[in-house]
Order: sequence, then C-alpha cells, then structure tokens
Amino acid sequence: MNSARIDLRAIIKQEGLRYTTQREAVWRELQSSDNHRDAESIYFTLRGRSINISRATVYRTIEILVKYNLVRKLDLGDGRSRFECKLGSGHHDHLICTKCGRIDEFVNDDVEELQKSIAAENNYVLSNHIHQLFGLCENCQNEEDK
Amino acid sequence: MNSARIDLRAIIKQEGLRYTTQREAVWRELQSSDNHRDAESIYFTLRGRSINISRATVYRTIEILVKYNLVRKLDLGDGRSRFECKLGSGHHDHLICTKCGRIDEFVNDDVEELQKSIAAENNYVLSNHIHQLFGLCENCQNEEDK
DNA sequence: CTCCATAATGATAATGAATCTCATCTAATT
DNA sequence: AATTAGATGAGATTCATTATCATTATGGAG
Ligand SMILES: [Zn+2]
Ligand SMILES: [Zn+2]
Ligand SMILES: [Zn+2]
Ligand SMILES: [Zn+2]
Repeated sequence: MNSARIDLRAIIKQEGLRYTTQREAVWRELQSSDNHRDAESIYFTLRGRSINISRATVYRTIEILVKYNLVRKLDLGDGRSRFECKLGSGHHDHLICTKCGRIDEFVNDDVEELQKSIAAENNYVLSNHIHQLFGLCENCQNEEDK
Repeated sequence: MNSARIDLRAIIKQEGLRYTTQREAVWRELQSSDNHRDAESIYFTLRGRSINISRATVYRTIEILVKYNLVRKLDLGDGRSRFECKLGSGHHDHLICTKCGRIDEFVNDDVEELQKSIAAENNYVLSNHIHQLFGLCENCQNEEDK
C-alpha cells in the first residue's frame, strides 16, 4: 500500500533530515507514474499540479532517493538521466526503441550469471552493470514496411 | 599496415568530402593510441604535436569516422563520450573500474546469443547494445585492504 | 600552375543537463 | 511563539557538445 511513503519518512527522519512537501511530492510522483522519468518531466508534472518546487530541489530529492536505494538512476544514452522507483520490481535491464523511444524491460538470469563469470575471469569485483538493447520495437518495424 | 589511412581517404573522396590534414590527424591518432579516448584528449594530443586543429573539428571529424563505421562511440557514464578505432578488433564490451577508471574489454558469445533471444522474445529487431560491467579491478581491490 | 567554387576550419557563441551559491524560508523541537 | 539548522528557489555556473559565420584551403577545371 502506502508503506512506501512511510518508508521515506522513516528514512528521512532517521538520517536527521526533514520531510518536506517537495520531497514527498517527488517520491509520490516517481511511485505513481510510469518509470523511466527524467527530472524535467517530474518538475513540470509537479508544477502543473501547483506544487511549488524548483529544478534544483527535484535533482536534490532524487539524489537522496537514489542514495537510500529507493530509486534507480538510468543512463539511456540520450543525454538526460532517467529514474525508476525500485519498489515492486526486481532487477531488470532495458530494451529501447531507437525510433519511438519506447522502453521495455527484461529479466534474464543467464546473462546475470555470465556477467559474474566474466567479472571473475577478469578479476573484477562487480558492483553494478548497464545492459541495454537498442533496436526497433514491433510497432516501429511495421511502420518501416510502408 | 596503413590500409586504414587509404580507407579513410577513399571513403572521404567517394563522398565528395575533402581529405584534410585535420581529418587525417584525428584518424591517425585514434588508430595509433590507446582506445577509449575522449575528444578533449585527442584535441590536446594533436595540439601538443603542433597540429593546428580546433575542438569543433575534432568533434566533426569523429562524427564522420563514426558515421562510416571506422570508430565506435562509447558512453561509459562519466559525462564524456569515448571513442575507439574499430579496425583490428572485433566487437567487444567493457569492464570499468569505478575507482581508477581502468577499462578492460571482454568478448562473450553466450551473452551475445542471449541478447538475440531476448530481443526476439520482445519482438525487437536489434541494432546495437550497451553492455558494461562496473566494479573494482584487481589493483583497486588490493588497495582496499590497507 | 592558376583560378575558382565550395567544403572545411577556427574562434566564439550557444545549448542543455546538472550542480552550486546564497539569501530566504520552514520543519521540528522547546 | 521562539529558535536553529536544514531545505528551498532563483539564478549563476559548469562542462561537454553543437551551432554560427567569417575566413581559409582543397581539389578539379582550364
Ligand atoms: Zn518503436
Ligand atoms: Zn526499468
Ligand atoms: Zn581500478
Ligand atoms: Zn573497447
């Protein structure tokens, strides 16, 4: 339910930080809407709801959410960071349509295992990875036929 | 040997473009030095060799090299693009040390096959992918023990 | 070799995402 | 209500990259 909201307040408090309307708004927005949002989009959505917030605060709040592992930061290669709420979904990677920008998610345990062995072979201790597949989604393939 | 240089001249000419000293210099620099160079590094190296070139021309030349598939553009997540000459090495992906910035390369055909099946399952026609593993390299792990 | 059209270059301004500054505001406790 | 330190907003700043445009130089024609 809204355990998520409670989570943020608890974390915020525990760290001696303050639970502000701006922080709550960004967190709710990231939870309730589609994932893979960029900062500008969050900023405009909240402004459109008459919530008083600045770009700087959007960025600062997201930074906190990422720090406390509630939000994942994505670099999809288009110059702006995207963010997705980590509640309610496990680790996944992304398929991105180069034509329409559609983003799909995939989970593949075999690849995850191979990543571990690649790291081991190269004497790396892994912390994270980026795995993104770019191409044409089904819709955009069909439009190519015209 | 220098078939590469000939390649560029041929491509340049074929497109009705002009083979300038700046374009040759950038291409030679990318061929002769370590891979994973950023534009600024190429700019300064060439200036250091008394080659007259501007940042804009470095970027413009790299754009051409990427367009004609001689150079691959990498986004390693640190805010600046890296470039690597595609001659003399097949497709590979990267391991990146988050502490010292070291970059290693890996080739894994099993992963490449899995990428194809993931794309097929999701009805995507793949064009390319980004696969980067981040962690601590061997040296940096040892320094952690201090 | 010289001329010429035009592609290419360089200096600089502009862009855009993200961060920083700092005066002002406000959450949270007393 | 007063207090205080953390949080905010407006605007400046940074940094990589791109755009502008006057000047330069390539490469083909003659
Ligand atoms: Zn599409
Ligand atoms: Zn996702
Ligand atoms: Zn290292
Ligand atoms: Zn490489």
